Amino acid sequence: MLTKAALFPESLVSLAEQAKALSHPARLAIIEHLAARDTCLCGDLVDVLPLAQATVSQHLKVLKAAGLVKGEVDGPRSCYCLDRDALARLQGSLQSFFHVALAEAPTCSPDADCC
Amino acid sequence: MLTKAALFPESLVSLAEQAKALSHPARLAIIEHLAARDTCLCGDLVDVLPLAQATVSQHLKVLKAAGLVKGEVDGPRSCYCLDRDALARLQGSLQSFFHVALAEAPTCSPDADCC
DNA sequence: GCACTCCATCGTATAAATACGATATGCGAT
DNA sequence: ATCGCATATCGTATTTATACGATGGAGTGC
Repeated sequence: MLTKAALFPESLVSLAEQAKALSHPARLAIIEHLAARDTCLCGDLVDVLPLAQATVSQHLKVLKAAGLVKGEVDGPRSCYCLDRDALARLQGSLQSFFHVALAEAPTCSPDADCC
Repeated sequence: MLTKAALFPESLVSLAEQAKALSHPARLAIIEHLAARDTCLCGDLVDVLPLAQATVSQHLKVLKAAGLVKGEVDGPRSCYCLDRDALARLQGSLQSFFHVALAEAPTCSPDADCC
């Protein structure tokens, strides 16, 4: 992009990045599936998801880059599991973002002169 | 896209869509700024953000499409304000998503055979 | 060794997101 | 009616995301 995007505060940039990791149903599904097995599941994700193996692998890469998922190369197969700590941190960041956003004024009072 | 994306559960698709609305620093900044004024602010967002007017307008459109922001066309200028109800709902959805994801197993036990 | 499985990566095609200038529109003021 | 301001939208360029087939490498089992 031709952007001056570097001009946003770091906190927002990084929150936006993590939100982006959550912005695809396949990735949400992956997180849910990984969460469902207490033992970390491998690439049978491919069986569960309506996507080609290469595509699933790519989504996993995104999640790994976002730090939400950890992957270990156990022998012939790869093993992924949630980084629950990271997930919890993200939850916290979102939480405080929402907290700020929802803090004040009760939904643009009806008697306001605009909304 | 060439996608079979319609095959994901509706809940995930819609959560992903809303997450996407949060996946850009400019949009997060807009939300924060709207939240800061108790009375709803207009397009001085353009002054605050490092972006052209057209771009800001486009981001506002995205937020409006996601239902997070309401806009009223008050006279010559437009007026935007947060839809705090919608924001709260999104917060709830994310919350329960995280709740599920973080529910079980304590971070891949170290003695597991993979992670 | 060879065949097989599992998976990551490459190459590539297509679509969506992002950004901006230019233009159009709506409204108040003159 | 005309001008000017605040915005939305159009057209367009560029970047990024998404997806898949094909290829390659790492391990296992024969």
